[in-house]
Amino acid sequence: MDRDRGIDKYLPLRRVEFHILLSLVAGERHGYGIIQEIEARGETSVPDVGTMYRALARMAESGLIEAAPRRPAPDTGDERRNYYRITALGRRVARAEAQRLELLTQAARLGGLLPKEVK
Amino acid sequence: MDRDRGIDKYLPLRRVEFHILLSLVAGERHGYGIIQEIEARGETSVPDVGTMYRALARMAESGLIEAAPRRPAPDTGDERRNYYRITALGRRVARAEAQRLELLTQAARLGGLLPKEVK
DNA sequence: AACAATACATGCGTGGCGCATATACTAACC
DNA sequence: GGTTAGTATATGCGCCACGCATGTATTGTT
Repeated sequence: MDRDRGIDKYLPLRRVEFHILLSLVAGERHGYGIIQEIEARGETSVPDVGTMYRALARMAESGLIEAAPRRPAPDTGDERRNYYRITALGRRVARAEAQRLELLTQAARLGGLLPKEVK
Repeated sequence: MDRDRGIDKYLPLRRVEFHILLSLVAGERHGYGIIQEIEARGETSVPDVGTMYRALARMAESGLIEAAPRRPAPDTGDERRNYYRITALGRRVARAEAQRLELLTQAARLGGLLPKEVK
């Protein structure tokens, strides 16, 4: 497809990178908050803080995310926080990666690793 | 759960490792054949041969897979091929990883990265 | 006979990641 | 008000997974 030009070089995403994009599609977040969100989601292995902050810097550099002006909600917030938001490019990449994961999941289901859809 | 004891240290799996287990649940395979299967599945980024053979050695060492006696089908086959099969441990780990991926996929769907289930 | 595809192996360099540590602000508790 | 735990970011260190390149040898095709 034409609109997907260039996203291939970002795929497959690092695990922490997909976690980050997945958090940011719901709104602006700061690094520490993303980690807490991953924990809350029930992930077995949560990325290290070092991994997180370096990934944020890396992704801002490459254009998947961008620094947001402080304070997404003016009421609460620690002045130390660095907020990020997802870019249009980041959203396209995240979508492509999500499709990849869905294909993998379907393959796992066909292989009997997951129960057949019973819903 | 009690039966899942010990599998956490294998999670999350490397990408190539999940690909390998996913291929082996369908039957015995050899390294080069697994790569071809991944290509055929339509994966955008296929693991390098170096990554593949090293991963196979590593996983056989750690007990996720095991070397199979040559020739799963006695008729065809290149004498050079090294066949592997998945172990009971490998199957448990693959199942856990598949569940992890499914959760991620669901989260992506909730975030609007994937279309709502319309089937 | 020549060449492409198959099949496995390994040295090399890069980079992602966990671990540890440093710094500093916020909140809670007695 | 002083100690302690939680919040928040940053960075050096070392390991090792991975892609890349190369080597070797067999099988299949033209």
